[in-house]
Amino acid sequence: MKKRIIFHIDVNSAYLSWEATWRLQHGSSLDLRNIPSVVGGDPKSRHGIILAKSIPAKKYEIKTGETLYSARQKCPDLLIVPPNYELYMKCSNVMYSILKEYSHLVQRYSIDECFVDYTQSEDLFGDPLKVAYNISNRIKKELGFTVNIGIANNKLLAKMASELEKPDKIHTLFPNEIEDKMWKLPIDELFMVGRRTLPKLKNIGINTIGDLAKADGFHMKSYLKSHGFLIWNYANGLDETLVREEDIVQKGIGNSTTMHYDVSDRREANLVLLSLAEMVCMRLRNKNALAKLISISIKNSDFLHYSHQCKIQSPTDSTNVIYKHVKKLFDEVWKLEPIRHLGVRVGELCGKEFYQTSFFDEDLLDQYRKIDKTVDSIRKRYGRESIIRGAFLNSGLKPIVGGVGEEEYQMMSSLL
DNA sequence: TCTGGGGTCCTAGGACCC
DNA sequence: TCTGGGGTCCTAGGACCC
Repeated sequence: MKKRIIFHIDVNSAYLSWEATWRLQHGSSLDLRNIPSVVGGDPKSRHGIILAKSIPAKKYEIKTGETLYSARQKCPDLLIVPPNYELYMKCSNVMYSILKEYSHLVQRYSIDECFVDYTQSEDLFGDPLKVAYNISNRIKKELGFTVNIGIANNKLLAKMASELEKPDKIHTLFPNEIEDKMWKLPIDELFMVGRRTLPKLKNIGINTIGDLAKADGFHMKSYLKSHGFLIWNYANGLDETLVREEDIVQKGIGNSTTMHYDVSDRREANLVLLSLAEMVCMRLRNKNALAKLISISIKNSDFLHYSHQCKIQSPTDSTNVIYKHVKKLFDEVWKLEPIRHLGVRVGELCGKEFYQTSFFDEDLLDQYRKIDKTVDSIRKRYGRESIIRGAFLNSGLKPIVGGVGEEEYQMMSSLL
């Protein structure tokens, strides 16, 4: 069988590069990429973390996910710009459309990462390395930002290759290069080795990817269960997963929010849950799907996190029905403490062909369906907040919270 | 005025059934 | 008076990714 050729394309400091590019194209003379700068949220509304950093900012040991407060301690002159997700979605889309010219098999792994299966395209476009340079140059010239491209025989190695040296680089990671290029890397640079697994591996003397590769696979499996076996395979460059196109079924839809202040009042918490449920249900209906599982999550002011879920008899997409369950779930677990963060999620999605009537209240459900449909179409035409629930008037709360932009494409559909 | 949001997958323990 | 074990479903929580 023919060896597969897989590309992994990764935008360098994505949010920051896109922000920099946009600003340059709109008359700014300052390139954010050349100074210590970050894209970050607003601490006033308690969203103050780093979402992306420039390479000069990285030199101050500023890390993605850390607080702006701590970043400013490290670098007082740090330039902070707010995120603009709509712009990022657009940038992601144009890059995707360029990649689609080179293969029909392109998988969007996240907003700034794609896998391309180049195997069938080789006869048409030729040498993978040359084509990768061609893609990289086109993105730079036509779109204004740089990418890293990894080339290998499977997705895992392509992804590892694209992480090797940044920015604006192309690397291969073929089987004969694994030892040289990958095994000497520290173990936490391996995909799927995170902060909890790192100490467990260090405990048994595994410090590099090579150490793990040479360890015993069965031992790893008994030590860390299926995850141990997975990362042992990864360390050895083994991965058979396929580059998948867009039609992957999504498993769940959720939205959550950190409130500007801690909420201790049940009525207020209910309103926030309603605004989240509104968004989740709109997305659900937009997908033409029904949900069987409903869950809520709470993070209190001590950052303690807990959740509660229930399964319902007949799958639904009704905002009213889902919100009723959400309220009940909340009352069942809330410990009357101040709440920092609330989330609503639905899962066990199915298509409408599986819809079963529930005997009770069929008339009421039908009414709900008509209302949802009308509200959705008004919002689609006149904007999200053109029609809102009366309860939000003068509440000081946003009537709809969350969302993932216009196009809902699948991301992170599985491990790889 | 320090700590986001959106996902997927796995596991442990309890309930329940035969 | 002894106290099985396999299977499935459900739930909560945790690990990982970007």
